[in-house]
Amino acid sequence: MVTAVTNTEPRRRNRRGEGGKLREEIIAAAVALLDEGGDERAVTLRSVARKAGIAAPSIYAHFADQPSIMLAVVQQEMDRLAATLREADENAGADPRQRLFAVCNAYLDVARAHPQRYRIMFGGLWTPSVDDTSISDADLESLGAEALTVLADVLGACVEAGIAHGSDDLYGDAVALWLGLHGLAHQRAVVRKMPGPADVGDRLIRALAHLKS
Amino acid sequence: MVTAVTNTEPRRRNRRGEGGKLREEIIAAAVALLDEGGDERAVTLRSVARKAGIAAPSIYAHFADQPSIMLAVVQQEMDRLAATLREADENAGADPRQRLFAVCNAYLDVARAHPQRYRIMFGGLWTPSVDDTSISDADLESLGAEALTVLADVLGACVEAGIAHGSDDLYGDAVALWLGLHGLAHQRAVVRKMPGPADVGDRLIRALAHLKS
DNA sequence: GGCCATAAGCTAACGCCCGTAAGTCTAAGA
DNA sequence: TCTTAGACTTACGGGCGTTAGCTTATGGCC
Repeated sequence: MVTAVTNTEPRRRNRRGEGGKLREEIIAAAVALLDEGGDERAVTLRSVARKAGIAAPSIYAHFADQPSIMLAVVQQEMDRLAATLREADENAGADPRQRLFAVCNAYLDVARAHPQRYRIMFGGLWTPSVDDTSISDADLESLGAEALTVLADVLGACVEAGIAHGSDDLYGDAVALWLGLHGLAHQRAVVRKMPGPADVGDRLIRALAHLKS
Repeated sequence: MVTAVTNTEPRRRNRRGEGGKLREEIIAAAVALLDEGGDERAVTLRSVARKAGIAAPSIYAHFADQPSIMLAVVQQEMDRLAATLREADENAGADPRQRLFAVCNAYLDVARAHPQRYRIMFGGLWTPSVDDTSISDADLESLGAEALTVLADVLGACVEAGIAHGSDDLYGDAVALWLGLHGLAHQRAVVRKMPGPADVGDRLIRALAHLKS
């Protein structure tokens, strides 16, 4: 893979007061490196700088260190994920069952569309380095919460509509459903060829949502 | 963390014909590095050599490169996993329900006991490097098969005993069950604090095995 | 229109660790 | 005693994160 940046024009410096734009460009560069198929080790401080067309030390004006870049990427992608799920929910109409499948399949689609991004969102190698940096535990714990809420909502709707067996703990059921989706999404993101039937996603959803059908 | 090896005696050279023993020592050193809590990036060719008390180039007599060491670790741990699951099954008595929970909980326990090992077994960063090395695709695809068989067996026993709703595709159901367990195990291996209730494992098992209870 | 303070970003360099190649030593055992 | 398996030493080149200090374009102001 050729990493060569064919920037004839090296890069236009941002205007005064717009220096913050570089922050977004850095994040975009990191995401681009992930999407190019390399794993997260390809996202070094220097490689990000090269991709963004800037000098490596220029990153320090916007990020304390490399793990901080990763955190920013993860936060952005988590927001995108939650937004995608909400959108899928809203476009699915009123039928709870269709809403459930729409949201769950949207989750799986997000993971499939950008495996490397998904990988670092849930269990990237940057998390251990948190000890050494200024990333707080609170930053991490709040990360998946929003997406989980969407899942809990549609699950609740299914129970309320009587198409799923409810339990005493809806949130716990939502977590279980999410873990199932995550297991599938992660394995797909990591492995060339998945074992098992093609409809394993639907099986997981039906079983973990306790659908009565 | 002090990585210092307090080897006063540097290391006794293996006897003639026993040079292969070093291979196992290298694997053990790699596993030890993982268990020390660092992530897999701590397992470099040089760090493994230090841990094993040998010079770095001495590894080349036994492994083509660093990913090959990782593959050997993964293969060993996969074998251990399958053996553990089989043992749990055999010690669980005849009741299919108890066998199911014994095997599934054994799986989760293995992951919890050695999170970093689990992490590289399913989705470690060494897999992409496979392109560059002599590791074949067949090596990778056969990896989890044995453990999955145990799972399919106990699931089949549950269906046969009438305590679980069977489907047309037992293998597919086993994969789905495994994916659920994997989602939980992986997330636990990766994150400091899991969301959700403590019995989320049991919920997953009951739902994905389609237990009638 | 020209000045100049400063935001925005650069160059150079340090030290570290890595993978790996080339050649060398040394003790086991026939 | 001598062969050779089982290691070791040395060294090269490269990427990394990070620090220190420098350059340059921008845009308000006279």
